[in-house]
Amino acid sequence: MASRAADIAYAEIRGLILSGEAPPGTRLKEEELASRCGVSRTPVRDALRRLEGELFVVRNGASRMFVADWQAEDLDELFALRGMIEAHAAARAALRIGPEALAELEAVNARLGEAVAGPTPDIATFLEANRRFHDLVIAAAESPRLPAVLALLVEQPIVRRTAQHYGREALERSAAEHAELVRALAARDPEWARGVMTGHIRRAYHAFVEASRVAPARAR
Amino acid sequence: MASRAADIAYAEIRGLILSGEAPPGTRLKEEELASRCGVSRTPVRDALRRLEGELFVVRNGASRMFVADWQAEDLDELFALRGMIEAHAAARAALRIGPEALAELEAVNARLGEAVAGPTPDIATFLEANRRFHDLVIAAAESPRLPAVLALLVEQPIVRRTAQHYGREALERSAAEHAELVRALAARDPEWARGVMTGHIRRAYHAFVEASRVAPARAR
DNA sequence: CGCTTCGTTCTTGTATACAGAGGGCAACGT
DNA sequence: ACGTTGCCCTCTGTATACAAGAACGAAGCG
Repeated sequence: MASRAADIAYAEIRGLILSGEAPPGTRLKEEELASRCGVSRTPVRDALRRLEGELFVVRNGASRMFVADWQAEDLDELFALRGMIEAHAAARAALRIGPEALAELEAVNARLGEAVAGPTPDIATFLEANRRFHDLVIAAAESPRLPAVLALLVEQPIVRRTAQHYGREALERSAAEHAELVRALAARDPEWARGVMTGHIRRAYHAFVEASRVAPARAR
Repeated sequence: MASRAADIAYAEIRGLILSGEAPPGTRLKEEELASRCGVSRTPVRDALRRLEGELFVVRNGASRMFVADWQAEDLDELFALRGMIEAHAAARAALRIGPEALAELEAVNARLGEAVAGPTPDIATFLEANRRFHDLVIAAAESPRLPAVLALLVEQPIVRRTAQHYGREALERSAAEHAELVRALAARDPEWARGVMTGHIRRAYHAFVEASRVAPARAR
């Protein structure tokens, strides 16, 4: 752990943004956040710098901080970049992954499969297992830049909204795609892995577009 | 300008790293840097957070900061990622660039061409114009994530070492490739632009490998 | 002679105090 | 009535003081 108070502040502010409690455009005042987290302004500033680097917050010319408006962004572009990078990671992982990592991937995906198997899918468990699965693939790619790059590209609110609009068959298909990716990795076939991941992200994109169409983003 | 002292510290420390004065693995002590920059520890900490986000510095488990060792990284991977993203940016720019941006690209590349035309190429001007050229392409792509993503991927020391090992014909070829990219953008042909940029980065990769072979990285 | 353990010291994390800059509001002039 | 200008106030940037944690060294024990 890097520190104590700074991490508390980071987690707290990040939570505020991801939970939607601080919607895009919200003004973030250091003192306010400091008192909310029960720490001083110094660790809050630290946290804001990190969040700024991750594009969770943006600063007005006069260095005033606001919650970034990711909804205004070009989602097609965001998914295209993410698909490209994650597909690359999958291809790279196919050439480097070891048996223990493969076993963990299978275990995580089994958990994911159980979460979506019942009559009422457990979305929270799905999201957690999904995140873990993708993180494991990234780790297996063994490229120190990849985690940092993807951190800029994967917006958890988008993943969440996408998953919440998945029907059970879509959730199961997601699990099946993960399973196929595991097979591709086990076969050490980079192009197979790349193809599966590309389709996986692309499907998520269309699911998100569908979700946005049904429930327009923050209708005004 | 975001601030005064924090930017001074950021530029100073970044300069230390990029100039090679602080080689990879160098321990970075806050107080030391503070006195060196003539500022307090607070803006130095700010600068270090930013540099950490950009992977210029890494922290030991106990949060001690060191200059990141980019030489130890998989350069093939670094160039592959950069090529993929910049090619994507070029393709996207082809669909969005306006006449004034095109004109500026031509002007910058003309400056670059002049810098490498003489009997003794002006590497400094080449590097500056090259950087500006690529930045303009990124800006023309109009994707808010791209600059941040590429900041993680483009290591100036690598660009510098690559350019310094370019012969004059290679420098001129670089200018020619830029010119072809401008043509592709003017034609609004994304795949042409993508192809040119892919080859451009790929050639830079091989030039860097060649440079590393001739002058092994910091021979011990 | 080597390993472990304790203490000192150096460095970073945190809090607070102060100053400067920018924005908002009001009042005045046109 | 609207624009402009000036003042005030809030917020951020910076500096400094203090505390806590970790690494290094020394000394004692096996």
